Amino acid sequence: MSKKTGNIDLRIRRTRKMLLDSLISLIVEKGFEALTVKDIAEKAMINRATFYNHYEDKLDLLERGMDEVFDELTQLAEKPHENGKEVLESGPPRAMIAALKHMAENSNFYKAMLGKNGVPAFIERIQKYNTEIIRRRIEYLVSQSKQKPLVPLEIVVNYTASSYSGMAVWWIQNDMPIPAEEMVRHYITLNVLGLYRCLGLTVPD
Amino acid sequence: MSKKTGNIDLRIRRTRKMLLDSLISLIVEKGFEALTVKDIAEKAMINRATFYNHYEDKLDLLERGMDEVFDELTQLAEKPHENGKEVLESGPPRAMIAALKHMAENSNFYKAMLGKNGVPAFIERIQKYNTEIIRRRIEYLVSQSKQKPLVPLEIVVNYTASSYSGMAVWWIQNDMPIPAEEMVRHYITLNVLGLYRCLGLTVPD
Amino acid sequence: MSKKTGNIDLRIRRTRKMLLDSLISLIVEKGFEALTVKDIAEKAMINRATFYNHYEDKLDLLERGMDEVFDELTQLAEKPHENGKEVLESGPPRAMIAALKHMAENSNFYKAMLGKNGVPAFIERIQKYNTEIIRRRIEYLVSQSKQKPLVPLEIVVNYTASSYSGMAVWWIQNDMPIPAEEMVRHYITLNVLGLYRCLGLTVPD
Amino acid sequence: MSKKTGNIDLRIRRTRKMLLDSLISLIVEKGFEALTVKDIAEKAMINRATFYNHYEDKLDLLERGMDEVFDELTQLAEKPHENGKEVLESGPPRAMIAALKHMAENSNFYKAMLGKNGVPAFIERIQKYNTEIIRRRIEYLVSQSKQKPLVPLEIVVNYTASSYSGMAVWWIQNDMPIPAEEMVRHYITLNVLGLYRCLGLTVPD
DNA sequence: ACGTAAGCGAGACGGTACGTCGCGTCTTACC
DNA sequence: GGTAAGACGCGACGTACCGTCTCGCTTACGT
Repeated sequence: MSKKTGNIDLRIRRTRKMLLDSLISLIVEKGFEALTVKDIAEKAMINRATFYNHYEDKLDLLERGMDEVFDELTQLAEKPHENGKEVLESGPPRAMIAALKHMAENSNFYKAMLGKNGVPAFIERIQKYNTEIIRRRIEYLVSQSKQKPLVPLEIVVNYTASSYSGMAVWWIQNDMPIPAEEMVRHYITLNVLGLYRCLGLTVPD
Repeated sequence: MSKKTGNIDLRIRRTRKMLLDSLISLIVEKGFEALTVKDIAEKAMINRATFYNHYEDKLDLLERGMDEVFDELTQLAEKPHENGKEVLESGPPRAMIAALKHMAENSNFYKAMLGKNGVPAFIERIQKYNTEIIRRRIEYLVSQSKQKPLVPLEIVVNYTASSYSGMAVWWIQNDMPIPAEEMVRHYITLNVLGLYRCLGLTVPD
Repeated sequence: MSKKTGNIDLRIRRTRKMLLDSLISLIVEKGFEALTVKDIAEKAMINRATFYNHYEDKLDLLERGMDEVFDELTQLAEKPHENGKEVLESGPPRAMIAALKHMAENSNFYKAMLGKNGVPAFIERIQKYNTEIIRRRIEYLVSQSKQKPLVPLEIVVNYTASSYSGMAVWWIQNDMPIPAEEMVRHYITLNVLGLYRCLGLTVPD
Repeated sequence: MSKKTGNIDLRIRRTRKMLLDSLISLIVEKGFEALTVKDIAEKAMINRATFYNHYEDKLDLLERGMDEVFDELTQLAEKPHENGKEVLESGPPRAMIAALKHMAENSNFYKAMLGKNGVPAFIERIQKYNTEIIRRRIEYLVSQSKQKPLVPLEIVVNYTASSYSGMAVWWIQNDMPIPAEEMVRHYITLNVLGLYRCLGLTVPD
């Protein structure tokens, strides 16, 4: 059952955990690029050579750490899977809130990864992930519509995904000034109504 | 007036130009982080020590190069500044198209800077720039409205800016599959009408 | 009597034998200094940790192996010990021949140990051994003489011993180009007659 | 004229000298094999990376140092080259004495290089050098003789060379207990008269 | 013969040195 | 004064061996 981690040597699990913790706290401290393997190993109180027994380099460690984060995220998003339709209709807001709360809990990490000293590979990955979620949502909405979309779907998807992740990034980097639920409500309002109506302007034809 | 470049030693100008050209073509080749000062100097056929006479490190060179790019961008955006009102009303589409075309002309460079091996500092900078343009536009729109916005302005600005830059990035990274003018039109459509109406759905209250 | 090996665990004896065989064949292959414990253990198909159950390091293994070789040599030299006088008079040639033949049988090993990639400790040890044999012989000869030696005994011993071992080394490293008996005869001729008479020159006073 | 060293960068010459001095004193302290490049560099107060700008590894440094020593030795041996015949007749004793004195002056170095922790490559090299000197001497002597040698020349050469170097090693390792001149006299006595006559024994036919 | 203490394989780990690479500084010589 | 050439100190890299240490498995020995 717990095949993944259960039968792995205790020492190995301990070593890897310490290295990952060390990496994250160092990313928060001074950014990923400025780090050295030596820093990570020292902070984790692990011999540098041992680091190389487990990971190729600091990027490898990061990616495996990211895998875990994404597994967590995915589980959050896919939890209420009992009823497909229900999920697609009311799911997104719930999944969005869950995702934002997950980010808030690890805000130091995300802040470090997404900012000026961040890791583009992580950014790209999270955007790709986000885009896929959104794409499925959009496709569902299209299937509900009788009209042909006014804008190519790919562009719609990209527009929606990037505005969402942009807002999430802003939210994290400004230390989550408003509750996650409110953020999502604002987002949906903007998304659904469009800019003009949100600003109280009449929409030109 | 000619203070900037006119009276600078010809050799210096030549050296700097060769270094910058070399940097850009190397970014395109293999990404900024993977570069070394040695690479840049060699490709520019400049002695490595001479590099350090002009720049602190490769990031310094990059930033000064970016300054030039942004100067160019700013000039594009601000060119038709004779008439403030006119600019704010019809300007954005024009400025957007100009900006996209500028990116298309340097698409290799932007592709390299924005992608998975890109430079977060550059991304942040371009987003900040973009956000400021958008902010001014939004503020103008708000001033035209009689109603209070339904969503905090800061969030509106961020939403609009990130969706725009997200689309621009997508456009560049997919090798500009449609004309710049069309891109901007799609963007405006989405922005003004909102997602639901673009998809042909009725907007829930 | 059977204390040495009889009551030692079979697995231990097997392990040690395989390690020693492995060491010797690797010395022949690439010289002692270039070896690693890992090499030895792998070739012996013994776990590296097990190596350390038996020996401190590769030098320790070597020395214990050398002990065996020297035991063998000593037995050869001391075999005809029934009659002291006879041994001292005619023994050396016989012992020398036996020693050379022993070296010839293990010529790969000796070649490796004595050459440019050899082990100085082994060289020193074999010379010390050799010197002792020669010393006893010289002392016997002196006791037979009525005159005082023209040269300090220590120097005579050293001269004789090093010329002997030098010739043995030469013989081994040139792949034993002539029979052992002939080698010894030449040696004795040179030793007894001196250089000049061997070359057919008159000896100056 | 002084092309070899004159026009080499002063810093380079200084660096190399310090490394070599450091190597020699460390060999004396703890033997060549036990040394590390780090040790050498630290003692020489040279950065380890700079070591690798000049030498491949510690063996490379040693060999280049040896080259210098051998150049010195060769100059000593070949100094009185005005008169060929005179050199060959009376030269050897003089050259031998010079060589021994040279060794005595660097006795720490030689002691370290020749002993139990010594460097076989150095030993072999010095023996090869020595053998060549002796070979020339023997060939000269043979040319003076009317008889055919009783022993193959190669063996004579080897016998003579190894007895000489053996004595030199003994002399150094016992801290030069007698003057160099006396050493050489004893050597020649043994060599010319042969063992038996030196011991006052009658020579069997 | 069989239970048990041992020897053993597997491999994680802390260390230390390796040889390499890139950095930023410096000096010297040239133009 | 700008540049080329390149030595140098510094520090991180990724690799290789070392010697130590658990942890189970298996196997030879002693009762």
